[in-house]
Amino acid sequence: MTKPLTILDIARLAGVGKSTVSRVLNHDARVKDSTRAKVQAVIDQHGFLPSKSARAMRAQRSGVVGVIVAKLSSNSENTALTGLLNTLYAKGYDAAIMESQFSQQKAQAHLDVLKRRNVDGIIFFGFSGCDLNALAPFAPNCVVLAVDSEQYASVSYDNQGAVTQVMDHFYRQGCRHIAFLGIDERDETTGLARSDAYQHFCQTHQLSPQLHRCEMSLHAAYAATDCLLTPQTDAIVCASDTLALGVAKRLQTLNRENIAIGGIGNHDMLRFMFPRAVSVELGYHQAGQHAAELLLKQLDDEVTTITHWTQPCHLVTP
Amino acid sequence: MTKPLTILDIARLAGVGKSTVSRVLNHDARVKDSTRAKVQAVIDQHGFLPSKSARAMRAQRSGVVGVIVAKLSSNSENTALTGLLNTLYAKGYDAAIMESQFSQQKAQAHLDVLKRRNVDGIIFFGFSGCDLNALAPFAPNCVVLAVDSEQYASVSYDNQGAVTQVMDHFYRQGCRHIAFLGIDERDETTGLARSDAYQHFCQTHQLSPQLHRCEMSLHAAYAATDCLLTPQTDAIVCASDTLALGVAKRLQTLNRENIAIGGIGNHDMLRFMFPRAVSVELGYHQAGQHAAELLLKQLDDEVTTITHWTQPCHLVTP
DNA sequence: CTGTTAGCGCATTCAC
DNA sequence: GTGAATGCGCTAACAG
Repeated sequence: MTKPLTILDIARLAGVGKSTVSRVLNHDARVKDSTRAKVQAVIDQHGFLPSKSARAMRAQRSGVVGVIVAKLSSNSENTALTGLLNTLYAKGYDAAIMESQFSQQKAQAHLDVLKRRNVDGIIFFGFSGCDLNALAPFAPNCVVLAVDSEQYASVSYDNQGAVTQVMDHFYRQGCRHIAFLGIDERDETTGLARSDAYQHFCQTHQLSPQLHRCEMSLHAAYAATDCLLTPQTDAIVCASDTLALGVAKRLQTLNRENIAIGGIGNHDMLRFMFPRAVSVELGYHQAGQHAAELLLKQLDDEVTTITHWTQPCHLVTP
Repeated sequence: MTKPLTILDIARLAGVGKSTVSRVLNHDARVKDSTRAKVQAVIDQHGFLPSKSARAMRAQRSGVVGVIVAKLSSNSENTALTGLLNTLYAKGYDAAIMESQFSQQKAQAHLDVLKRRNVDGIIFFGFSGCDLNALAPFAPNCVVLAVDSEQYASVSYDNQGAVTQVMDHFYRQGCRHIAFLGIDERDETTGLARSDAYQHFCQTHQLSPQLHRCEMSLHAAYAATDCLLTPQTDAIVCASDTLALGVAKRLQTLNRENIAIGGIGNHDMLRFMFPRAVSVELGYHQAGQHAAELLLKQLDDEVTTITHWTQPCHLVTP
């Protein structure tokens, strides 16, 4: 490990002053071309890299954005994260990723840490019952994902469109007894918004709703299936692919595989295990990218207008 | 955004010198208790947070470790990552996480970026055909995960033990026609090591091996199942749970659910979809933690001994 | 035990 | 156009 060169070393090597090197580094226009070339040559030759820490200290910015996801193991979240990271890194930012594990307390703890780290901004993946007010110290440099918010820029999924598309698909196929499995309505998006869309569809299409809620887990969905079934049931729409997997498994066990299944999230596993199931692609990857772009725009342009973006979705059929 | 306080502000507020505040911050023993209390009170009262950038600059360390995973969507990797991050953050380090997507080229590009970012160390998740020499510029501050290496500290999984445990389980249950589905043997761990263990078990137990290889995907495993089956087959062991899911699905379709299934990785989905399947818990989470601890130890103690750790595994039965 | 001093590497004045 | 000087917030060496 040879000691890294500093801007001063380069200056001496090039026979100029520190500030000239600094100007070259920062693409300052007022440097004579010949001087610039000379300095740049020395820089390239030694593979000199300006210290990020020193820059950060000088600029009072860390060049790091905090990202709080609920669970890395969640398909939706790690897909969005992938899109998000690419964008961030491309722009020279680092990301500090932490898991809230659906706990407001942990989220708060992480926000405290991130505050201490002096992150330049926050991208927060919302979850049931999260308190967005905790983001206040970072305002307006934060973007929330997967939930709506008036106070912060947000990127959300088209919950209503997703449910409507699946319902419409089944309806066109002739289903008239479409049940719905959702989650707790205190969850405003996956819970409330999606079940509302279901009920609204039923209302406008003269269907009698058959709705049940359970925990967001394979086993819960499996168990809940029985509460949903009637002899006439011809389709079941689920608020997520995880639920759909649980339900489909139960239907398989019950030998009621004639019942159509619809999910939301376009999870590989659902397609593979139950190829006849349909699902909605919510655009996780793009949503992640968009969230990052939004944040960076806020950081750079000092834009203070709060933007809200709803990611378009589309149905995926076998 | 009120301007953050500095150590000097605190010093003035507490009526002491800067260095005393610094000492309190760094838990330096030689500060009178009463003084410490006074300073601490001011710190707490104002919620003062020392600037990480300044510290990093002073210490000539960025406080960031680079983490290169293959795919965030991989269950094994994001589980290990969770363990890893907790450890890292607990010790005050940040992580810069990037995806190689199983491409040496992308990995190299990321390593270059990380080098430029002046990261203090690297944790690298190995994949088939990765070239660990690319890590040389970071030596000895790197740890590789999931692959063996002589040159770097490593944390690897007990590939042989995992296969042996599943084989042994089935053997004790009376199975004598145990087939194995693996992947390309150019993959030294999941591919070669696991199939070798299978063959070795067959040899020592007088079983005739029935081995096939395919891509690491649900569909490939599904299709490959037919190449594996004979009328006598009574169990199929797979090099991973993903493969096991594919195989189990195929067996279900073929109505040969009397054949036992064994996987490696202890994936939730396998347990749920095919409760009768057995799997081996490889200890992803702990391995991640361990890798982080190893790296931090190298960074702190300047230990130069190269450590190799094999994560213990255990069978999980219904 | 505690205050003073001197940089860490860089970007930004301000002179020339 | 360019160099010298200044200070970002913090820690370590040196005095008391």
